[in-house]
Formats: sequence, structure tokens, C-alpha cells
Amino acid sequence: MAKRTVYCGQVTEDLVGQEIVLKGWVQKRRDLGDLIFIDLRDREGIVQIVFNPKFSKEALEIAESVRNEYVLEVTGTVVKRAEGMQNNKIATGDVEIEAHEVNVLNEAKTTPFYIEDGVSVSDEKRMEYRYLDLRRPEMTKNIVLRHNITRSVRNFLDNQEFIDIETPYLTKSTPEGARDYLVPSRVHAGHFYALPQSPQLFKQLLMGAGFDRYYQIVRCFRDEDLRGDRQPEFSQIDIETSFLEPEEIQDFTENMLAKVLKETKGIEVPLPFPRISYDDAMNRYGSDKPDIRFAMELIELNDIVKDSSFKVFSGAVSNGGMVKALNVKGAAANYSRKDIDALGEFVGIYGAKGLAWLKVDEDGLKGPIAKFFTEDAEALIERTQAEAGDLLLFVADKAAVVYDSLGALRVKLGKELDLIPQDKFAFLWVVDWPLVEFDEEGSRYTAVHHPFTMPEESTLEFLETEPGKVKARAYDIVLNGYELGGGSIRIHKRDIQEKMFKTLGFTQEEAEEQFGFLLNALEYGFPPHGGIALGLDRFAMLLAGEENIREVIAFPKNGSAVDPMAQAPSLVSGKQLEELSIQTTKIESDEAAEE
RNA sequence: GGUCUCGUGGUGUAGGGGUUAACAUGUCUGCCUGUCACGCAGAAGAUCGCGGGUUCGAUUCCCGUCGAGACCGCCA
Repeated sequence: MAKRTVYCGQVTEDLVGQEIVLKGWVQKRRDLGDLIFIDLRDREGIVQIVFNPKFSKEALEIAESVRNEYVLEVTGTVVKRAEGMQNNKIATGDVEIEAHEVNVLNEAKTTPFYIEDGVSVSDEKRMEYRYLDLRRPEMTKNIVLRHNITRSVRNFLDNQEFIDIETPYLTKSTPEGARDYLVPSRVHAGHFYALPQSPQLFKQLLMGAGFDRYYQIVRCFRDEDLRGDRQPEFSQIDIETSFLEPEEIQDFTENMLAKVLKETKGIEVPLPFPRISYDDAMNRYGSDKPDIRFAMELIELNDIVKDSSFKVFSGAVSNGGMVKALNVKGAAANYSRKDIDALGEFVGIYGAKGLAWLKVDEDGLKGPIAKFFTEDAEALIERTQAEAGDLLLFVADKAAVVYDSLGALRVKLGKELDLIPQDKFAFLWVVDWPLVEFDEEGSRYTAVHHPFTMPEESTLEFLETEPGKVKARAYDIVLNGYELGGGSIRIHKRDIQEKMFKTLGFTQEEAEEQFGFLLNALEYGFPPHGGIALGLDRFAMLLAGEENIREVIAFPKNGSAVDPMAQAPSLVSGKQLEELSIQTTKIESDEAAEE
């Protein structure tokens, strides 16, 4: 076999007159009889090959038998295309290759779908034939972009004295938080490893070991239901440092992110990124990960409506809930009563019992509840800055429902009304988080981030008495409405860590059993430390302009956590299970044994 | 776990109680020396996801089931 001299997509006018060797896949064959064109594709792009009896009769004969996705080795001369014959749709469109020789390296069956960008084929088919899907230029591009991102990240961190250290994948199950993927131990019957939800404890222990600045681009595993931005295994850029304040960690993180955008997309993002407190984020956007590419903030109305004759509003306030509004500027005409009903159904998903609305015209407020607003109408108009043509939407409920429903509605309206600039990358730090929140269902406190987050010194006194008041030294980084990552200063003193576990409802024995090794370590000169973890898949997704992280993962799982190509998960034989001392139903093991 | 939507030639869709199951594209054969969404002529290709029910008759209606997708819950 001849050696490839150049990628198809990199044949340029500089090579005109030269004999080159290409290896690639047949994108398309156009047979005009005694003249055949083949578009040859490799990972870098496409170039046109010309087969003409003038160049080689033999090659032409082979070209006649060639079909899409055959793998070819082509030897030929680069020629400049004649005036008017250029194809400006491909990068190599000013040249073509006159084929002297062609070898079929492999044949191909007709593929289930044509290999091109923007194919209309189900995700299921794409994933079943992922190796074909990845041949599509837009997918190849996404995977390469992902590589460029990790390269850029590594370069940045390497230059800042960070050390890349691997942490175990077979580790210990911690029933707190997300469900673990369990791995049975053959050697220790009935015992299980867990795949890490994150290397959190190990990276902290590396700080205890003195490594000072650690990073790892690491796979994490969570056995929870999937979403467009959630896969059971995903990658994070995991970072931990000793002796740094939150501001210092945020500072290098945003420098890193800005550098990645510059290097991979040529985009300059202004530094520093804006900061917003958790409380402000919730109050203004109804979300702890607000998309600040557009305004339309939530408007607080409690003080105006607390005595309203509209009982839905005044009642919500007197019950300890709240009333908030969105002013959808100039949208009154866009939304019919039926459309608004649909919006009402939408907020119902988030538990809102209804969506009240008013339209504003030159004479004031219009709509079924307008009659309730008399003397307070002016205050309402002033607070919402309502003008003729605006649509006001209200939710009155307990705080969580108001935030969730209006926060989601805001984003939905932003998309529907095309208020979101698509080419913008809007980073945002969300800071001043609560340390814990009360879980009604379990009637106990759970950590908002994780149990190792350092409480804010000034609120530490409430940890055992009123945990809800304690602030965390935590920070999330948000990009375009997606939680890109989260970090914090961690607890480095045993007594505080023990109090934290106690607040979260651990008995001393449970804390010792699950986290004893951490508690012990904290007693041996553990440095103050903190870090951050960034979701690589989401970051790549956003930079690629995709809406699903599958588009930037080479071999992802589908919505049911299944790999339709490899057909994982699968049944295993009874023998395998027996070796692992796992009891199972007879049916399962029998079925597997038959295969 | 819940709600909603969708399963029809290889692929993507249309259709609808009785049909020769339609369209596009792809595939195959023939012709074609400047195509690049090549063109022209012809051909093949579908147990309408699976099971049950209603009906004289179901791909169509109903129930179940399996699969897929979106969202809620969940994701310390």
C-alpha cells in the first residue's frame, strides 16, 4: 500500500501539479459514462476525484464498480479546476484529482442512512450505527472540538503548575446523593465497589497529601434518569487547590474558560464574569442557573398585592407564599387567550395552580382579573414598568413553585419570542449559596452542594441550631442557563466536618463508617483547600451549539441509559453471577444461558 | 415513578374501518465526457412495532405490551 501524502480535506492549490496519495471513503459517485466523479471523504473533508480514460482506463473501470462508503486508495495528480468549474461549497473546490490509480481497500454495504450533515434520521438509528454517524462532518467536527477544548484546558492548567493525578474508579458507595453504579466484588462475596459520582474525596485527600494543585479530566457515574444534558457517565474537569480563596479559584477558572473560548472558537469573552448571589438569582430569574443572555426578570409584587381584593394574590402572600410577574414586553398581541391557556398549562407542570394575566393598552389594564386592580393598578403598572402592548403574567404560590414555574416560563418565552442571541456566551458566577436545605419528604436537611462544603464563618454559629441560615463558601459557574460547574472551599477541620454530618442527620457511627478515612485525614495537618468541577460534556455541547450532550460524546447512551449499538446493558450468564455471589431470578439467568 | 407525543418500503414522511398502502430519497439495471442535490429510462423493495379486543372486515378504533423522544420527579 502506498503511503498517504495528504488528507482529502487538505488538498490545496499549493499542491497543483503534484502526484498525491489519498485514502478515504466514497461520499458520492457521479457516473457520466466514460467520465466518473467521486467525492472522497476523510476526517478533514472532501475532495473531488476525476476518472477519465485519458488518465487511466483501469482506474475508470474500478470506479464504475465503486459504491458509497467504499474505502479507496487513490493516486493522482492535483489539478486546478477550469474557470467556472469550481465548487465553492467545499474547501477543496478549486482543485480536483486526476486519478491514475485506485485500489479498493474495502467494500461497504448500503448504509442505513446517507452520510451527510443534517440527515433526517432518528437518534435511535444514529446511535445504533454510531460509527457511521460519526463519519458525518458535523459529528467529526464536534468530537474534534471536544479534543481542542481538553487540550486547551490541559495546556492552561499545566502552565499553572497543576498536576494531573488519576483517582480510582472502583471505590466506596456513599448512599447520600445520586444513586451509585455498583460493581460486585468477586473476591469479597456480597461486597460492592461503587463507581464514583465524582472524585470529590480523593481530590481533597490529595490536598491533604500536599499536591497543592490537582486536576483531572475524569469520568463520573450517576445512576439517575437521563436528560438532554445528563448521561449516566459523563466527564468533568476536576480541579482542587490548597490555600486559595474562592475569588482566586474563580479568577483562574474564568481565565481558563475565556482562554478555551478564544482558542477553540476565536471568541473573546469579557472578564471578570459577572457575579450574582443565589438569592438574587432566584428572585430575579427564578433559577439558580439563570440565562442572562436576555432580560425579562421576575418582578416582586408581594407588597402591592398583599391586600388585593383578588384573593388568589392576597391569599398567597398571607399564606407565606409570594406573587411574582413577568412583563413580556410588547407581546400582548402575540398571545391569544388560547395561547395564554397553553402557558398556564405549562406552568402547571411546575406545580402552579394557574397563570393570571393582564394585557396593557393605552387605557390601562385589560383582562379577566383587571377588575380587581383599582387603586393599586398604578402601583402595579409602575412596578412592572408596563406600557401599552405588554403582557403581564403572574404566578401566586409558595416560593418554590413561583420560582420554578416563572423561571421556566421566562426561558420558554425567551425562546419563543426569539429574545436569546444565539451567538452569545454569557457566563455567570452564582455565589452566596445556602449550605443546606430542608427536604420536606425526608424531613431532614440535605446539603445543597455536598457535605464537605465549608460554611461561611459569619454564619457558622447557626450550623447546629438553624442550619437553614448558614451560608456556604460555594460558587457555581453558569453558561447560557446551564450549570457548567460548581465548586467550594471545603471543610478542613474535623470538628466542623463532624458538625456538618450531624446536621445532615448522620449518626456518629454512620459518619465514621462512611467517611472515617476523611475525618481521620483531617487530623493530620490538612491544609485549607477548595476547588471546582466543570462539566466537560455540557461545555463542549454549548461551544458546539448543540442541545444534547450526546452530540459531543462519541458513544453515548440513549434516554433509557442503553447503548443501542453495543446493546448494553445485557444479561449475563448464571455462571458469571454465581462467581460474583449474586442471587438472581431463575428466569434471567436461564435466558442469558441460552444465548 | 409520573405526564405527554411518536412507531407505515433501507431512510424520512403522508394517509386512513374495505386502497393496487402514497411521496421523497436511497438501492439495482441500462444510457450518458464536466458532474458536484448530475441527468434520462426502467425495476425491485412494506407481514403499517408486537399481542389481544370491537367489527362481516383493523395498518386505521379500543386495551395491553415493547421501543423511542420531550418534560416533571430524581440528579448530596
